[in-house]
Amino acid sequence: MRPDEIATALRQAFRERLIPPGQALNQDELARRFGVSRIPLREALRTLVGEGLIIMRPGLGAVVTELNVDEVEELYGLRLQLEPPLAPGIVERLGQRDVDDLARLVEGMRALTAAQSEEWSTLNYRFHRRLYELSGQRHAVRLVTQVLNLVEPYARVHAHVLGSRPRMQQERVDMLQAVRDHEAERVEELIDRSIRAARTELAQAMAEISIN
Amino acid sequence: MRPDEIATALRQAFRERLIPPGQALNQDELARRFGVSRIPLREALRTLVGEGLIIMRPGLGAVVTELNVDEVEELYGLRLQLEPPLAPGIVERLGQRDVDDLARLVEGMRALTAAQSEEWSTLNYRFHRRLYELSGQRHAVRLVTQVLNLVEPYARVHAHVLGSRPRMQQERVDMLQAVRDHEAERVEELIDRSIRAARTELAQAMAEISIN
DNA sequence: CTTTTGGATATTGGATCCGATCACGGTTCG
DNA sequence: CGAACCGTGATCGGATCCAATATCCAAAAG
Repeated sequence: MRPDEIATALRQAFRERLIPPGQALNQDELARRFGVSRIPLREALRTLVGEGLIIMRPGLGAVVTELNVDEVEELYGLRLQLEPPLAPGIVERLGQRDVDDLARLVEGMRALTAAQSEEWSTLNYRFHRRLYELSGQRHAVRLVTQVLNLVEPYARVHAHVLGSRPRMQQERVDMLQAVRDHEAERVEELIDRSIRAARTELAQAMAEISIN
Repeated sequence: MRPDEIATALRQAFRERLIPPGQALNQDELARRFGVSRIPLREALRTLVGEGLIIMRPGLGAVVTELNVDEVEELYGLRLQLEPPLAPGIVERLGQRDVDDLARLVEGMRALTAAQSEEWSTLNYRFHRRLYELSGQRHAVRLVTQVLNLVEPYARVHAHVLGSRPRMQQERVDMLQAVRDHEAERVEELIDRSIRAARTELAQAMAEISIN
């Protein structure tokens, strides 16, 4: 496995909370798990440092970035600034193939049972990534992806514990329809509303947890 | 030198065009220059990959990220989305010490001769960094810094060849005054205007060059 | 009983070495 | 004459080895 692939695998593990925020990363253990020496592993870790997903303190090793309520709110603020403006580019450069891919993802999400929360979140993440990449705005997508990767472990518990999945599912259906109709304004509006809803719910949930 | 320090030095070299966009990076040469082996150097490079400053193609080594006109415009669009909203946080958390630091930077810029274009750009960059860090929004600042580092080599030639330095200098003076007065709205407006002005000038300059 | 100090162990960071791959140049064949 | 084909050097990627440092536990001092 090459450093890029290792970084990809680690990003996924972080998003899925298989390696939760705050977790210290043992280089030997991870290297063994990926079947490589520590050199390519450390290079992968350095990439994740650049993306803000972990912090490495000299001599102390790496720790998965932990977020408090304020930081999650900050990141959702960034999502609000970055994601809605992608809408025009998306509907402009859209092809039938792309619509089909997105439709497949939404259908896959709909078909899942209530218990399959993790799978739903994974598809939901991929839906966003796929959608935004259609905008053709490399750098914006890079930044958005960094933000999404950072908040995903927290958004997951949100989608899991709270009963907000039906609403989010409906949001995705509506987004898909608006994209299909090339209605940029509406897509922009739906993305904005979706982020706002998630932000307030997640902030409330985190505040309640920190009280307990 | 540790990987973080090497990455810092390389970022600076990229910004100052000492290592220009498109330049291929020889690991042996750079490792020698920093007085280390290739291991910590490669880790530094991987961090820069995470920040989008270089791209590494397997077996082919690293190349400093090159931008075309569209990408520069995209990045200035991101600046417009990310930087003005930092204003409220800045004026809110501002201390006298911070105002003094910023004032020193602006004064240092004013005192430079017309020929000292590189020095002016360096101070201008540090002014922005310092200003934005006052906002206390870690993640927003991280993203903004990534964008600033990417466009800086292009913004430099812009500030150098075009006669826009007097206007930019005045913009910094005005910003400083607005910050001193804790006028968040005005700071936001000034940041926005400054970015817009730079964007149009730079886009024009790049378009003309590509014609020739 | 708490705190501190010493040492054993685990873990990180870096240098050297080796294999693999790519670029380049000369040669040969169609 | 041009194009494809090797061979050689340069460069990258990774594994192993070694030094430095942090962590943890036990023992001793207050």
